[in-house]
Amino acid sequence: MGHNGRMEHDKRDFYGGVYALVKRIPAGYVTTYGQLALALGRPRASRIVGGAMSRAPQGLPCHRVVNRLGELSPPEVFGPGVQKGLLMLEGVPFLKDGRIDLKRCLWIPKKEI
DNA sequence: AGAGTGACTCATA
DNA sequence: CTATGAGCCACTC
Repeated sequence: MGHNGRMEHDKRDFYGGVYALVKRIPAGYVTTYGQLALALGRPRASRIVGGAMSRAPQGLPCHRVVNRLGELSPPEVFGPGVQKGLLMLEGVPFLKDGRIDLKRCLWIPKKEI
């Protein structure tokens, strides 16, 4: 198991923990960088979660991770309008100002250890 | 090995 | 309400 490359399921790897949680976010819900960090026992590592997202393997629902104000990622990340389009297709509620209505769709990951 | 990085968050103005 | 500054810390190279 021990190798020099990246491991998908190494619990000592914070990024790996982030990816495992992101996989569980249900369609129609979103979570925040801070909530993921908190669930992994690193309440001040929200910025690190952002780093994990920017290097995430394909196939993860990274568009369901937003900041604590319900604001989406910069347009260059998914392409202009792409993230919002995906979330709207999944039924995520938006406010008039374009932010996500987190009161109605925030998914809080179960705390890990 | 260690300085640099950043899809964040919080405090402050 | 918006804007800006500082702290944060796992990962990258």
